[in-house]
Amino acid sequence: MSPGFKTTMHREEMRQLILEAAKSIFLEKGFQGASLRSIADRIGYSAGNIYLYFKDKDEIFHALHEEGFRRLFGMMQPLFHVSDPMERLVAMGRVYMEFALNNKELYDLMFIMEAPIESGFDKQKWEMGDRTLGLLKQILTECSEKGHFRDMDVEYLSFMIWSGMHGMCALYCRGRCIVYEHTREEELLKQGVEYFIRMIRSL
Amino acid sequence: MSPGFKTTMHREEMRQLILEAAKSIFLEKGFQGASLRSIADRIGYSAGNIYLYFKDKDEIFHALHEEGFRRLFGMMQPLFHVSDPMERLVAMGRVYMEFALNNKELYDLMFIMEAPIESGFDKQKWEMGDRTLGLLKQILTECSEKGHFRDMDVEYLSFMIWSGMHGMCALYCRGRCIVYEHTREEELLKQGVEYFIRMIRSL
DNA sequence: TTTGTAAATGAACACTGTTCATTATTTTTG
DNA sequence: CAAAAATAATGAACAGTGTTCATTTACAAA
Repeated sequence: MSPGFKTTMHREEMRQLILEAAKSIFLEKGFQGASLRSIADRIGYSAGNIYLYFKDKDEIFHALHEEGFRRLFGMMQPLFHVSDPMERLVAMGRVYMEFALNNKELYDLMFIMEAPIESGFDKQKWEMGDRTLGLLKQILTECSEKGHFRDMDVEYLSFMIWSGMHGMCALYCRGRCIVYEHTREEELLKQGVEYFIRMIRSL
Repeated sequence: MSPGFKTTMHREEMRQLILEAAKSIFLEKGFQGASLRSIADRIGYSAGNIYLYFKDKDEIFHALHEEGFRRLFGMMQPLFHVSDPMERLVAMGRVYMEFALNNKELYDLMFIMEAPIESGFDKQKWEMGDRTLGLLKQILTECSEKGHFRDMDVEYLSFMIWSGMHGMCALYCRGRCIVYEHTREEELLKQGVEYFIRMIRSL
């Protein structure tokens, strides 16, 4: 076993260790509130040491970003067993909402947080995100072929539908559902997505 | 003129001065990126001095938050001249989108940024926000009375519609429209809102 | 002009992300 | 096994942050 390989193994383990600690602290304090020193403390290392495994805090962000999209895409697998495209679309919406509810901070990180995404949109890091969006577009194309969404462009339609789902999740993640004082957040989202589905069906 | 009064006048002027500087720097660097020292520098004062006029950075945030909602509600005034409730709803959607496009960072601050909103939802500061949401609900109630949106609860319906608009604005503000590489952001939003309106009309 | 008060300052504190020379620990080699 | 080379980890340092506070400045009233 070459020394290089052994070293690589250790590097990968260490990266994973850091990533797990980082995620758990992001969950508690958010991205900005999670200091590198607190992450390092949790795994019993010094802050400086992290920089041997990640270029900077943003690279940790991106790694979790990727993991989130892998998870989301993974949750979409059961959709391939739904034959009717419209039902598949509806199922996709529910899965999306479920993901956001069960992975609040991860969802936030993927779709809301501003990090160095603007600077240098790295195509490779969005692979899973692209594939998920591609899945939506493909479903919509199939829906079109079955006579739904007449005279609508799949590009714009997919954006509108994604936005509809994202809007609810985003208001939830950033605590703006609070303006509906007398309704529980979960109830709001549950009913919201049902109404949205009903609206799409009527289109 | 009592000394107390003169002082009060000065306080208000100073607060406004700080607020304007803060807003212009928030526009440039975002809320987190805008340091109090840079705000103070711009108006030729020391950082510590700001604390004589605002409790902390969050209070500046909240003041701008309020201003945003005043502006948004102000832009909604022409709606009162639209008699048909469904057309008023459509017009409201367009105004909302226009506000987000023309006041990107302010929109971000109002609906996306996480600041001490969670801690102690101050009812008074949301007055204009509440009134705007109230306006939406009222329009939807009138729509209901005219036979639209049958069997739908105004509470959930308003949330779904707001979310639909917000989703597009939020993806825009946080640079996630970039995944649509071959479509200009403005075109995406413009068409997106048209599709959304069409969907609501079909409901 | 002196006094009292409000306004503004700048140094300090504890924190942040990040860098780097130094030290400790492994691993490879003679 | 011991010496040498390579890697891993550290902790101090830097420039930055929001915030506090004793001190100084400016100005109105007596």
